[in-house]
Amino acid sequence: MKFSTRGEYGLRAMFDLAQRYGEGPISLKSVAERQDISEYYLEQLIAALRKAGLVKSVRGAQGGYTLARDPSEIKVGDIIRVLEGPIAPMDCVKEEGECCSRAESCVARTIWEKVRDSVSGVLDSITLEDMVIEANKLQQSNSYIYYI
Amino acid sequence: MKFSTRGEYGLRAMFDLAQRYGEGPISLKSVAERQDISEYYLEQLIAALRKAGLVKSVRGAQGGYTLARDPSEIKVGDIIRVLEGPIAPMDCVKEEGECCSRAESCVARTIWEKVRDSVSGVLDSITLEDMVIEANKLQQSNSYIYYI
DNA sequence: CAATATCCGAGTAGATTGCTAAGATATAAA
DNA sequence: TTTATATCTTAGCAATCTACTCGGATATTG
Repeated sequence: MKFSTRGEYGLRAMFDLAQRYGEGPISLKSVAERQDISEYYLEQLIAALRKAGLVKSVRGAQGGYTLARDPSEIKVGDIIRVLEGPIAPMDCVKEEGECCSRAESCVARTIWEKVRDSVSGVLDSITLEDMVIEANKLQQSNSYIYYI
Repeated sequence: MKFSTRGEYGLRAMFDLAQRYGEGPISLKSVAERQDISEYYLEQLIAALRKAGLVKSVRGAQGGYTLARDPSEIKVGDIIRVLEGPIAPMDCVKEEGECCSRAESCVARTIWEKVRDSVSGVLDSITLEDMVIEANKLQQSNSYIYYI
């Protein structure tokens, strides 16, 4: 029951772009360095995010990536679904549809549905803006601790 | 973000034992047949469940497995943790402990913690007894539909 | 002793994960 | 126009995991 590094790295990269939203295109190289992720690997992840319409790219020198929408309009769930596939602890309860044969009479299925909905609920209740605000709070309280 | 067949099959097998709780030892072969699972594979899963103290075994002819406790005292989460490992969408938020270096200042981490807690909450709120009751209800309502 | 089960360890094909690498294409700055 | 900087695209690959399969040892009943 784990997410892979795709979700982890992808979310960190999107968070990085959110922190710099409005500053023009951010190069993937700089994101990769700050977040300590392989640039080559991150290329694949950002390609998926671009195709899904979550980021825009600018090619060429001084190019890079920007969020396609305001950070308040990108949910963590949007990012995870692109990089990890549909949120579902079992194939039989994929959000899109698709059922197994036992379907109706399967008690286990109702459990997986509850798990799915609770995970979706969490991930769709948090936006990139929320994360940026949270990070700023954390940094403030850290400075407070260290400098008084 | 998926459970493997270990969790799926294991839960179905435990549910099968719960439905027959009090009838003496149930052979793995019969469980495997009813639940349409490879017996050899199920052997590995039940071995883990036995070592974790969730089922008891009786060796020899007429032997088999029984739940180690009343179905009302076995949570779905207990089973899943044995077969799938600690409930955690990322390694850094394993229920036991263990952190990454960024720990405190990691905003993503708080998200994974929320996901973990919500999944744990769902799985620990459902017992095998609940599943058996639910299954009986389902069967009743199905007969009602078909035979009136 | 024979039949029936659990126990235990090893092996294995196929898929997935987490990269790495090479080269094509586009753009800004010199 | 050239050069440097980036994105874009595809392919490959070692290590690990998944979902079994198999062989045989051990224990119990009749």
